[in-house]
Amino acid sequence: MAVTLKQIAEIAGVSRGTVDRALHNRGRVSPEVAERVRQIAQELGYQPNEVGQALARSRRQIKLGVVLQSAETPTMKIVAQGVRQAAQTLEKQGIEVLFRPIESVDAMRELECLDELLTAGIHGLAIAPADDPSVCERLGQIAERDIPIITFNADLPQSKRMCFVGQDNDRAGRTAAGLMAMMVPQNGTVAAITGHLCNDGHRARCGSFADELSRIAPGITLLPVQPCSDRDDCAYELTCNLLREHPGLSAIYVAANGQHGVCEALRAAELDGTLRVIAYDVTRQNIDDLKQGAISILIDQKAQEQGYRPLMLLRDYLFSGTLPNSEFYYTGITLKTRYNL
Amino acid sequence: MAVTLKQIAEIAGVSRGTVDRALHNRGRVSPEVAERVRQIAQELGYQPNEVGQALARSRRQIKLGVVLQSAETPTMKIVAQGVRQAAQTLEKQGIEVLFRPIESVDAMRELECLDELLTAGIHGLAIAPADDPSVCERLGQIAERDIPIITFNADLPQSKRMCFVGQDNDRAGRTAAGLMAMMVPQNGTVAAITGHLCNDGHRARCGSFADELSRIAPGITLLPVQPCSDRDDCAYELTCNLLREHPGLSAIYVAANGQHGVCEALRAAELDGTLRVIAYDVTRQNIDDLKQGAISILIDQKAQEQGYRPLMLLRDYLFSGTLPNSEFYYTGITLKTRYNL
DNA sequence: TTGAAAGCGATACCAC
DNA sequence: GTGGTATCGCTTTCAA
Repeated sequence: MAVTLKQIAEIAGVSRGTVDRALHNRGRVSPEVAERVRQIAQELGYQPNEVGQALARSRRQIKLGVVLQSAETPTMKIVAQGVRQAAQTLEKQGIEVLFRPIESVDAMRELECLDELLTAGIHGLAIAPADDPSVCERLGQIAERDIPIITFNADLPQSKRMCFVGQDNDRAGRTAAGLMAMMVPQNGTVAAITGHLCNDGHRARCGSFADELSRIAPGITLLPVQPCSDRDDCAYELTCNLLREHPGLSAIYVAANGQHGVCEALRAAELDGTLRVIAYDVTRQNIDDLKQGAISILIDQKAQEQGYRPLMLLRDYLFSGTLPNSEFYYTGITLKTRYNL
Repeated sequence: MAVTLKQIAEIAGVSRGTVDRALHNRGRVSPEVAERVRQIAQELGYQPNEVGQALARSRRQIKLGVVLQSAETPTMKIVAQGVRQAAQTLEKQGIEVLFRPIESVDAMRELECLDELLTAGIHGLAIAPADDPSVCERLGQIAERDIPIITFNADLPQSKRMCFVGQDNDRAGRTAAGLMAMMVPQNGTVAAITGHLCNDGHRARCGSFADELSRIAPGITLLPVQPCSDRDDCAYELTCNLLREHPGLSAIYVAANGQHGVCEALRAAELDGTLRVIAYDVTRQNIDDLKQGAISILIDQKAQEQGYRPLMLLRDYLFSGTLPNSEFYYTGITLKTRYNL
């Protein structure tokens, strides 16, 4: 069995409480004793037993708040599942999770929720925020109060958050470009449809895609990126126009929502399965379109983990003072075809 | 806070010990009391606190054995990492893991290890076994002794093991075929190189690949599968011959080891990056070849999880009597390009 | 500055 | 059949 606090205490000739305080720098230990205890712990290779820790801490009632915007969208529903799963795990560890899903993008509503959570006395906050200065500012104020904040799914770099959990959109875009280059003839033509030109994430996915594609496959023609406002009907129109104006089109890159509109347009033209489509996120609808062959490859952002991880990171920070390794905690980029869903 | 044993005990007017026995069917409880306790637990939605359980169980000193063949190969080294990671986690829960890595495929040595572990008094066994009747038979005997066995990485369906943890080779092969069909022109030619024609896993990966490819892309010509004995030098020769005899070759599917030999042959012919190569497993060497562009896509079998999961399943079975959901626990099929490693 | 002791939730052993 | 109690490893009062 591994080394325990008790053993160290016996060897050092002090009590377990003292060892605990010494090893965790809780103060109220004379420097000499602290040093000796640390020395012994070091030699014995003491590793705190996480199970014991968790059990003991389960008395200390701590609360975490979660705010999630656009909760009605397919991807965010998956993110929310991750939040709930984390909440369940944490509840067993004596941590209460206050979850506030918000419909659509609504900065006002977010501010309200933040106030509620603060009043409820949360010790940490995870938020998938709207890109709005008022939210950013409020988060700054909360951080000043020594309440750790983690943004997820969407970032707010200016907000003094501890870290961001989400996809590396730049890499995701490059990954898409790499796949395109493998699937499309060296002199082919590719179209790109995005959600909003002003959305940071969407821009990153398109910019890096274009950049990488021109670098590794200069022979391929990339048509100008067109925004569809994340709407299927708009994406449908855009796709119809593309097919008309570029009969030799080889593939379409869909950087945000609107995928299904693209698929429908391809079906109408009986080109589904012939034209390659790369899109994002493993949602119900996308799975269907993937299975039916309209989408070739999905790039997944591990939405569930985006909901799960922030809460775990907050716990680790509040319990052990462990900071995330980096300011950016990127969830992996996974590729799905109809065969490996 | 969640419901605890103590609360149930108070409501039922019995002791915690009794509640514990009733809920876990440990016997020594009158049927009426047991029923009443279960009723209350049900109503309150009692969920045992896993942390508490883990701590309490950490006294019961239980031992798990792990045998791993071909431990010197790159993939198995990763599997071994998973084993060690699991061992570390389990040690904190009071479970001792006896790990026996074995070089190459050696049924005799495996039998020896099994005897050692049995003598040491293991309560459960995880094994990546040689496909050998003597091993299979011995496992049968061990299973008779009520020691649960889980095979991983390679299966031995006849051995009375509780379940198998590993890749679904059939699906993996079809996944490869799906990717091939996207990357190769509809009238292209594809070669397939495997390890051993008699190896179950290799056969499955090739058979399903051929099957699926002919189904979804009947225009593609698949050359006869050639075995390279998992050797790079042999794969090199085979590839050189292929390139000579089939100048129009579009892609090579490498179902087992020998990938690097293929890559070297392509480099020699200055065709790396032009011909598509689909291969298996994220190993050091494969990562290099992927980054350099010789390999287009790697199909990964989550080797680490294959080492990790069996031990966790054994723990769950021994502690809670939880059986794996299915006889087959397939680790996911993940796709890696140079962009999403 | 230190130690003793009371938990956290579940389990297991030993009396009765 | 049952209840009482010690215990797992750690944290956290509360006294001293």
